[in-house]
Amino acid sequence: MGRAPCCSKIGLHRGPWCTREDTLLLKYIQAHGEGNWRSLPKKAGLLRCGKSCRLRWVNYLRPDIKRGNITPDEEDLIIRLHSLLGNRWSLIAGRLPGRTDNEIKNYWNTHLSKRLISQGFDPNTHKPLVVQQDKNKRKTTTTNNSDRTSKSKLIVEVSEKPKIHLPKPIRFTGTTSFPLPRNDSFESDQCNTTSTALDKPWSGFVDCGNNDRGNMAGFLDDDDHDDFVNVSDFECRSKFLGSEGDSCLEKLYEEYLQVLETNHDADLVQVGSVDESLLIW
DNA sequence: AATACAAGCAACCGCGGCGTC
DNA sequence: AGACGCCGCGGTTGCTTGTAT
Repeated sequence: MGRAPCCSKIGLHRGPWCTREDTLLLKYIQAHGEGNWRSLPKKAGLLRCGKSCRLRWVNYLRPDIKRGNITPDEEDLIIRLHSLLGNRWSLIAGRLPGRTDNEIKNYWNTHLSKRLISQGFDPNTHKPLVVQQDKNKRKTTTTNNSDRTSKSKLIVEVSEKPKIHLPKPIRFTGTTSFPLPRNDSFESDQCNTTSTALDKPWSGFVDCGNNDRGNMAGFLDDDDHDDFVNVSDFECRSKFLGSEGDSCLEKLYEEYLQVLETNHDADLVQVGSVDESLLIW
């Protein structure tokens, strides 16, 4: 299947967006809605490729984007979701209202993965790192940033694991009710987590305390979901990726939504006011 | 104050999935 | 069935800002 370039790149602007470009894009989308990214730049009077416009909108201009630091509760949720979903940032972002996949990905790479490593956990598997004595079997890894600069001081040892070829991740389509559309905003960052995932990052969704907390991170505590207890990452992912896993996770997510519903009203007031104060236009 | 280094983040790139013809 | 076009995703890059020397 051939893949045409997204657009002719001759004469198109690249790099950082200026205020004027932002305004043009914003006004066009406000008037016509998003979509048709290929033709949008021309119609909006922008010398950008459609991809660039989409990215700018999704990651910066969208009105429902929550600005400001990632809260500890959001961190907690990101870690737990990552333990379950892996690097599927868009799926993770779909569960953090107002946060973009890019933001979460960056935050993970710059903060959370390093923190997990410093606490002795493999950020990929969320399991404790194993220090092996045999140097021949040892593999040193660095963080992404460090790889780029080769100046890392964060060198860790990870256990050599047999390669497991996971089934390809499933991209959810509109026919699946599980994922929230990006624009779905249930306006809740108010989970009152009492123990962070960093305490036991390998535990994924399992060791979340009791449901009485009524927090987001604990929404998988239900006994129905013991499938995820003490299973390897591979098993966990396989369950998720398989048809059985889909329905299971869908069920879990419904419970999650119910939890959010309980805090919905209060959240709307608080988050709404914050968002309003942070709007730049 | 100047320079070097590190960290953070916005943006780009290429790939793959899906819909249409 | 295959070609094509569009869209969205994850990985990566490189610029900007902050901090240390």
